[in-house]
Amino acid sequence: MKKLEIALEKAYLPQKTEDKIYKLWEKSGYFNPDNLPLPKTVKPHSIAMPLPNVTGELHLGHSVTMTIEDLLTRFRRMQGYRALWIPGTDHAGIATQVMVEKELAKEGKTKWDLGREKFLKRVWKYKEKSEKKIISQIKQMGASCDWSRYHFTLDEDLSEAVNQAFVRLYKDGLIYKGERIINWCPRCQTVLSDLEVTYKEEKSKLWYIKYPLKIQNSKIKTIIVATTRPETMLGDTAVAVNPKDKRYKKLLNKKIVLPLMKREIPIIQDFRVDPEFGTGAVKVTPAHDATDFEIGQEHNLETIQVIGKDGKMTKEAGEFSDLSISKAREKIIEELKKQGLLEKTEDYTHSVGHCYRCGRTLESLISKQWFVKIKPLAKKAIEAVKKGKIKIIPKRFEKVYFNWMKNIKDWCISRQIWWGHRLPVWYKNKKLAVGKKPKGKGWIQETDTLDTWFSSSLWTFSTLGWPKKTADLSHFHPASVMETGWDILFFWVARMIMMSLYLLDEIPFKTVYLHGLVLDPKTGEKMSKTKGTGLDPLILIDKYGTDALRMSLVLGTTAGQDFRLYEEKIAGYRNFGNKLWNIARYIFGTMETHVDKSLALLRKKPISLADKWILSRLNKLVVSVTNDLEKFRLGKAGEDLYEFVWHEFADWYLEISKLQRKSFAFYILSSVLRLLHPFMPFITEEIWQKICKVGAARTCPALGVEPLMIQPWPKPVKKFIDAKAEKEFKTIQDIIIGIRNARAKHKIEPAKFIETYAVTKTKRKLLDEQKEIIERLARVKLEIKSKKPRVKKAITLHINKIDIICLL
RNA sequence: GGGCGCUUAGCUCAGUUGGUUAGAGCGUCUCGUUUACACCGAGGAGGUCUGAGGUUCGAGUCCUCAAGCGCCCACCA
Repeated sequence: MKKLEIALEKAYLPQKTEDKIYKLWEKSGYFNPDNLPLPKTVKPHSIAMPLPNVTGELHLGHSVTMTIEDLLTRFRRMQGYRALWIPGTDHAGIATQVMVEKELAKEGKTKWDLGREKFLKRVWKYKEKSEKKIISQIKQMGASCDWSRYHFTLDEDLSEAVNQAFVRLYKDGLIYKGERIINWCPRCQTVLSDLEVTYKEEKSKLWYIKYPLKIQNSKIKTIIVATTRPETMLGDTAVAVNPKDKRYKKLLNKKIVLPLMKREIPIIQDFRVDPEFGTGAVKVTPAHDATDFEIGQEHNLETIQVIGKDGKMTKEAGEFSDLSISKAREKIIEELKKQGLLEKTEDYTHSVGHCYRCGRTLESLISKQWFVKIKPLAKKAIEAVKKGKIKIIPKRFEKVYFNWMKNIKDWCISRQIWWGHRLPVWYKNKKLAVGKKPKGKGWIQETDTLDTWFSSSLWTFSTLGWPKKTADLSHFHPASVMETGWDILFFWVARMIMMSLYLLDEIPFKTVYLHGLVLDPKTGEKMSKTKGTGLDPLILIDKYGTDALRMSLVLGTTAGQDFRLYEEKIAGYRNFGNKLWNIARYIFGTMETHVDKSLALLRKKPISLADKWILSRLNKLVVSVTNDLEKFRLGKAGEDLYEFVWHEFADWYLEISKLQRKSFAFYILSSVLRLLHPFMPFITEEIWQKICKVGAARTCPALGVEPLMIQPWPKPVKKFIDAKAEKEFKTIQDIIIGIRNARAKHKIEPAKFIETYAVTKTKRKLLDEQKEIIERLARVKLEIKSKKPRVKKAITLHINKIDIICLL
């Protein structure tokens, strides 16, 4: 018997393997579908990578994304599709700018010290460094994406796409500049869209303030309003009550003298006022509250801005100007108390908006900004999902999607930051031009940049060359799958759908797969760098290997469902990798050499029951894994593979194979390697490469010597699916376990157990079958006696587990 | 205020369209160093599937109600 001469380390060492393997893949060129050995007519399968921020370190959220998308890409590639996965990074406007500003702060500088141009140079430098890092980290995850198609959102071609999109929207009247109440971050010095506001519950107070009437009578001297923001009272221009509220009927059209400011303001009626809340009378501050702004518009109220963009009180605040908001609040309360105008104070919890990038409390103020009129875009986007052109997995998120789309409000797309796509808008005196810089002198470009998510929303087609009509665009658009965490369904997915439908009149992708978020194992909270929760994928990779991490992120999880990730789980899959490694090690060390011989055995008779069983199990597995992957039941597919490899292939079949002259172990292994490859690309490829090296694979023309990553996905052989053999084998497993227990616990000899086995079981259906097996077992006993001594030793030690089956 | 999710073994979680005796990993207990693997092998214990009602021949799965926990959305003065 010729043995395979492949020496493997006793344990699989991912640290020594992964980097080498990734380089091998890159060298092969197969990440680029154009290099795949496929006819041009083959169906494409494409997927767009959710853009990691160019500033970011790889975190577990990225790991999940990379794992799932790589899994899908590798699966489709092996199935013979032109699989394209486009990588990219996002300039992440505010986030990046914040990072660089922090760096500057350490040097005691601000961006204003540098000025726009120098600051941007500095950000680009920062970007280059971070970009390299994040790319290498993505590679560490094993991502088989096409780096030749890599894009950065500020690349020239993508910027061109952004401009084109802007111009089209503007010309169609869907982009406008308007004055609105917006969310302002005093730290980042920019406006934020509604989506970029994170609300947090905060304990605060509800202050009841007396507003004196101008003309007081003996009964009524004041009207009391309740507020959480007493400092905004300086900008009040009315007090409003609900029209149905009878309590205030008499006071209508009366004037109030606003305390501290001594300004006369009216009492008005508005349906937006909730008579149940507070006193039923509301102070109206059109400059600092969205509802108040609306009320102000309808009642032609004056708008007085008392809080500035710097987060301090403005000149309008009179004696309180230049104070910080909290200081002003303190002073105002004090003053009101002095004047006897503070009725009472109650504890109150309400949610306060914070900047999603820097965490600072936001201010509502009036500002002129650019908006996208979104309703018309949303209408089409709703239809696309409703008609099933786009499918969202899990389905329940479709409801969330519809709900958001129906209530969508205009999208504020301008930002007062420097890092980003500058709006293609030009000013000269009072003239305005949109698009390219007009000829002639004196045109100045808008200083605002676009919301980072504006460029992301074009991603699926801008990376394929749009607005040019490229081959890639016609080939790969729409993408097959969009995969991302559910947390950016609105930020990104919804907007891509709207933009693609509007600009291309085509859906951007057919399926949206939303994965759950990884939670901190201890607290069960969302991972947060600032809180120090969650695990660091880079450390985990170093410790357990990428394959183990990938498995832990897919197995035992479901679409859309958040999960805690424990280190022990990853260790478990590290062990599984090692198991697979040792399966290969064992096979290489003991089996007859060539795959083709193993395959040839399939035609020879007789093959043992164990052989029939494992072949049946394998072929069923091929069917179910393929089906599960196609239906996005990724966890299920992985779990079945794990179960098969460890508890059927290794625990039973390989044990049995030790006593069989011929075995299909090699054949099973080569199938398993391919099935597992999308889940554990590194270790499977490494084992495959070892096989190739000794030429074992070369002897099989069907397999060739190409890397495992483009080996054909296994196809089920229906004639090997053998329900009878499986049933029979299961019965024997059952008997063997019974024999063991009988010996260990009740000291019953195997022969005696076999005799009584059928009686102890109550299921009648199995009886005939069992009888037959038992008869055969009796014969087996004789054969065992005549075995070679070497085998006998094994038999004794394994308490008859193996031999019975292989001889049947 | 509207919506969603979760509750299954000690822990973390699977459980497609309702269908044999509800699964896995880790942990735990017993035994074991044998031609791969102690990152191992063999075996065991452990669940009235949150509660109550309903539909059904049959419910972890479908319906109604309730409880606890978590999340999302909203112009919560």
